[in-house]
Amino acid sequence: MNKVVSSTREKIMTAAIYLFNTKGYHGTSVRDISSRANVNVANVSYYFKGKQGLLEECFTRFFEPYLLIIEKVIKKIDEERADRLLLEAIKNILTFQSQHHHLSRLVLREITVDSQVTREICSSYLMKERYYLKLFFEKGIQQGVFSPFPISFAVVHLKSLLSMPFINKQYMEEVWNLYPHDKLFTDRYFLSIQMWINKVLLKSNIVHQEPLSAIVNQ
Amino acid sequence: MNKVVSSTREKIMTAAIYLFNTKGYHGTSVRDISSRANVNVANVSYYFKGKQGLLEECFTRFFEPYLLIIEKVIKKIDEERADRLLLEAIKNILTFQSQHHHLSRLVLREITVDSQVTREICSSYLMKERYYLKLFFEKGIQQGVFSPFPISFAVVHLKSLLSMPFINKQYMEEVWNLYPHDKLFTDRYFLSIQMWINKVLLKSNIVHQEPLSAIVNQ
Amino acid sequence: MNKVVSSTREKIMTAAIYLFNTKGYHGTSVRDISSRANVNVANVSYYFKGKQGLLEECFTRFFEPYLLIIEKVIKKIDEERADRLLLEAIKNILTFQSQHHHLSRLVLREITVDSQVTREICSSYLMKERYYLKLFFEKGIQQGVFSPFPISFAVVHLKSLLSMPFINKQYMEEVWNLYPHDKLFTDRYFLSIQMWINKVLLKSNIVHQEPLSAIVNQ
Amino acid sequence: MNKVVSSTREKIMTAAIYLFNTKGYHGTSVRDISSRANVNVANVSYYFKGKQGLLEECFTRFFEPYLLIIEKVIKKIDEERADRLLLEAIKNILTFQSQHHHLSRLVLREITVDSQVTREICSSYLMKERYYLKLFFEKGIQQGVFSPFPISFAVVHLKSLLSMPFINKQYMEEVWNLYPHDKLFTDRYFLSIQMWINKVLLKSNIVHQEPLSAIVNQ
DNA sequence: TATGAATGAGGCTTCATTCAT
DNA sequence: CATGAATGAAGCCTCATTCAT
Repeated sequence: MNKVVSSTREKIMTAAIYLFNTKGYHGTSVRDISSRANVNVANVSYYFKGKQGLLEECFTRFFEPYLLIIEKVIKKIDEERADRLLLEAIKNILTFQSQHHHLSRLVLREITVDSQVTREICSSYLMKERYYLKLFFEKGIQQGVFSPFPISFAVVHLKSLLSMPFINKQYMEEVWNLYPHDKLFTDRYFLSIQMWINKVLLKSNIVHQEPLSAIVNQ
Repeated sequence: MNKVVSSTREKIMTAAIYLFNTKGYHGTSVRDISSRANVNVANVSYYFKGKQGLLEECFTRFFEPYLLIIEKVIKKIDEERADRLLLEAIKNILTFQSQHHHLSRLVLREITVDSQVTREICSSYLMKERYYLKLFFEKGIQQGVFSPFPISFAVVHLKSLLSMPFINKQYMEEVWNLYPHDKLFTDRYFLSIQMWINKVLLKSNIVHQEPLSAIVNQ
Repeated sequence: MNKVVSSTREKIMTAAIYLFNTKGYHGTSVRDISSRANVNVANVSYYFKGKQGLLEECFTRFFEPYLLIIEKVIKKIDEERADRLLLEAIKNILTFQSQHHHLSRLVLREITVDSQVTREICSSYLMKERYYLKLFFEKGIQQGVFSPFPISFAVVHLKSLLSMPFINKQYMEEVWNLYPHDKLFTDRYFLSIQMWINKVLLKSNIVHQEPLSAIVNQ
Repeated sequence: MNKVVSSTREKIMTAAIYLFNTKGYHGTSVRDISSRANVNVANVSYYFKGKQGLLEECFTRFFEPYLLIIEKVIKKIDEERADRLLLEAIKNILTFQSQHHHLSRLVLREITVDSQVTREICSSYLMKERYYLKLFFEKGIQQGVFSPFPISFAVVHLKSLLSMPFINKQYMEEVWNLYPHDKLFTDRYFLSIQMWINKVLLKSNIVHQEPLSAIVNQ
């Protein structure tokens, strides 16, 4: 087992993800991280070449699997109906973000600031995402599954829904008692998104898969 | 005129809003602010009792007018149809946020971190907002205008849509060439939200006010 | 008097010159300096924009007066005999270096390392010096005062003599009991240089001004 | 062959000499050295008992052969004319320093700082050197070869000439396009020193061995 | 009301070294 | 012999704030 070998590195990463998520990147000090990880401060620079390296790895750890989910679905675009694939991707993204809600919150928040790091690392990921999603909706429209909604607005709308509960986790919990890290929540939230897809995105002649009532019984 | 009197204070505030919006609260130093405002550093403490005071005023400057918009609409809830009032509120919020996009971005981002300040100041605003919105949707359901969608999910969905373009301004501009600070954008974006309301929130026997085509001509 | 105003800055500079001279630039820490100057550490960055700023000011404080001495002499080159002017310059340089022996030692040592700072700041000074000295010896040869010694070697030889006792102050004191900061030493050392000039540089038909015996009585 | 056995040790030494020469002792880190030597960091402590051990070995590697050159000449003092022996020593020192210009520059610079290490290690070497050189000049004066120049000043002058081009290698190259590591330079530089000896040190009735013209053809 | 000097705390990073492997 | 992990100390610098003016 290399568990022991990599443990320090991983302990730092875990602490960093938690603290960046909680207090923000700039609001977290390297000492905070190292002391939470029960590890010497110098190890942060040793393993990650500095605090910024930690953030960069956070981005990677989020976007790499995130894009993989989308890519997996894109590959099947010529074989299956776009709306079904879209729902599959959404389900997987919600599950991923729910299981890595600390990571998700921190990344979704940090990509929001105008820093060189953010721009350099994230822009390539986001451009890739844009490419995939655009392709995806175009295929769906070609297939006659989606109504000709402007793609940019559809994507923006979709991304709003996917990120909001996670970036605003504190709000969700304290104001609405909804727990984004809980499977119960994501299941119901999935249905809520599905309804938006059915009612707004899908052409009216496409069968609506799930009845409204499914998420009503709060 | 108190223009001269208050000018230093206002110059600081403007600089702070811009920099918090751009680099985040913790990523901005008091010296950044004072030098951007062409003002002595000590004035920040003098006028705002420290850096934190600046952030607190930012929250106030955002939430005070924001809640006013909602309150104004709430007062008319017994006289007018809920969906029309909702659209009115959305329109006004979008306009407000568009006109104060720096302030909006910074507030929407900072309420995302778990700090004592944020919690103490914002939670009361957000609880108020929750109260109003809940009341609002309940009335709408009573009126038979809204279908019995779970209110929490409706609010979350609505808030996603209202905040996403502003908190992710950089993404909107660089990836989709959409400019949230531009009236052209908010007008089209308003229609996009309206469609969601019509198709998802409204009972099906309620007349859809705007045809899909309105926002299609991208 | 602005003595009080500038005292902190000057106290730092004095401490820095002493310590750089003693332990070398890299061997001296900012805390060493600030504590020797009885001043808060942060003031170093406040007044000099960092440790490197201190070194840069050291270079300036050395080279500015040093070149002034040479320039003053150069201006008289068309009116007076080159050898007399050369002796005047040497006398003044020795006096200056003797009175600022800490500064001189540190500068003469630090220009010896290959750092970007050193190169950028000093090279312009040294090129100026080269220009003046070359001009100077050319004129002297034209005047028929200097024999046609290769100028580069003459300059190198001269600079050796001018800098050696100061950069090797410790050696001078401990090995030879010669005290470069003492006027008695520089006076005798001046005669020693003069002899080299008379015997080696001057054409043999030029009268030797000082007899050998002058520096013999050690 | 012990080539493999000692290769790590030697690789470290070579890297250290180069880096100390370039960036100074304190300006060089152990990691700089180990990475330039393509060797693990811990080996530095293993082979040299720490960074300081490296410097100490540098001093040894310089002074040991340096003093040997002088000793070799001293042994012949009763058999041959002092001026000829002096020239022999100078020639050999220049050659040695030219062939080990990295080592020479670093040592000549580091003996310039007031550190305990420097003092302890170098002072004995320098005292030995003083002893030899003093003896040497005394014999020369006895022999009636040298004029009664004060010995301390003669030694200082000589040492200036011997060290200056090497400690100021960068200056020599960039300002005067003279290359102290090149045999062409040392040959000409030797003549330049010889002229100083002939004209200044030697009694006038001693024959001047080399005419001025020898180094004129730059 | 406005300023520049000054400060102590804390920021991140690098250092030389040690140690188990 | 050689290695990579790990460490505590120290490096330099920036921070938000205060204070006398």
